[in-house]
Amino acid sequence: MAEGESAWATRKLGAESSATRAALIDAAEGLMREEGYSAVTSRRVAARAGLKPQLVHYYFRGMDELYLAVFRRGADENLQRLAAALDQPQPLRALWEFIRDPRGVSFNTEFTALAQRSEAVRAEIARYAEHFRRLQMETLERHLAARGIEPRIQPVVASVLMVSLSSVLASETALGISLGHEETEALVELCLRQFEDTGAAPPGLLG
Amino acid sequence: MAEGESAWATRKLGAESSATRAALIDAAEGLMREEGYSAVTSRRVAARAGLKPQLVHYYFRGMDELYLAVFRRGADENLQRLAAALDQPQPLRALWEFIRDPRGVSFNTEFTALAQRSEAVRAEIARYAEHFRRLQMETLERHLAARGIEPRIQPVVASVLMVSLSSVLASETALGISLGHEETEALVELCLRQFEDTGAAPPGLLG
DNA sequence: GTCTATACTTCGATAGAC
DNA sequence: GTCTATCGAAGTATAGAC
Repeated sequence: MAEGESAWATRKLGAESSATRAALIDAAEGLMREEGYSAVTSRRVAARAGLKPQLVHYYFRGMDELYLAVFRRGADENLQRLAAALDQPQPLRALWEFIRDPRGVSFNTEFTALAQRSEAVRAEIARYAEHFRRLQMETLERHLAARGIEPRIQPVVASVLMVSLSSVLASETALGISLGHEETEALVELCLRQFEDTGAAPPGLLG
Repeated sequence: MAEGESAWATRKLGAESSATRAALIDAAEGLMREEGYSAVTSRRVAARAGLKPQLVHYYFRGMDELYLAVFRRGADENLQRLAAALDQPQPLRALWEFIRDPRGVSFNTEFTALAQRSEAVRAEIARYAEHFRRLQMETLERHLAARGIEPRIQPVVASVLMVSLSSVLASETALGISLGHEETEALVELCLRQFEDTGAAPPGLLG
């Protein structure tokens, strides 16, 4: 990634290393978290950063490029934090604690919605998501193989399940919905404990 | 619901039964599905319906009221269709088939994102979501009780699990992500079949 | 390399004509 | 009860000054 942008546009852009540029990304990310992607307009981003609106178009070719910058920075950081978290004695529990973070979930939610408007954002999300899932899957596979455990469900399915649950629990909580959450978290806790002991899972889910 | 709007605003509004009003809701819903909520502006809604932009403000006090109208109509319809689907010999499978529908998922995704901007929308989503979950939960409970089956996991947890999975699978598919989907759907299929036989579930998930 | 002056498009909303 | 004329604010984007 980070392909050069020197070619196609005859228009000049500000330096990638500029502090002003970083301030704009900060402001955009904050607005997106607090009010959703539609609040990320050139005027509001600039106002939050204490800058003039035109600067957004000096540092970014258009709003899409700003969205992408916010996404890449956040996703890269997430990827690093996840890798660190997974590098621990209990990777499945570490994964659960990590993806439970509501900040990460709301980040994903906003960009998923934004993907409906921007093909570039959609493609970038897909790239990162595959990367995330593959990292989780391979970590779990290594963990199981090192202990000679034959898992009852595939690691990639465990990853999909945990991500699904955390994402829905977090976004429902943000909406003020809580019916069934306590019971679901209790079950996850049970599964995690079982996994830590045997690599398997408790009686039954989904029925 | 459907409380009278005759009171607080000194401003007159168009009749709730008007065909023009319905056309505006249709247009808004279509735009929301195809391009996301931020494409639902008074001008674009009107253009899609072949009407003048000002009509939006004649039939709705503001954009929020239009969003709510779209949501209520869609959610009511979903609720009826769900109730019909659940009224079948295999309620869990019927539920899965129902919530797998990508149209319903994208509907939810857009309004969840919109809830970040509109407290009224947020509250309405919460109301309906609790209703949906309660309906699923009670249906499953009745189904199990009628057969004298003691489920290994609570019906409300089954509901949370299925909704979580379907929602993430559908939105990932829309984004172009498929890693792990096939395996996950196979597991769900296995669980459903097991449930249909015994009311229980297969070996293990999440490990 | 950094930022400003400015153009022009689209937004939501109201007052008032039929 | 239904719709139109019109306004001020906010949106993106570019050309050019420092």
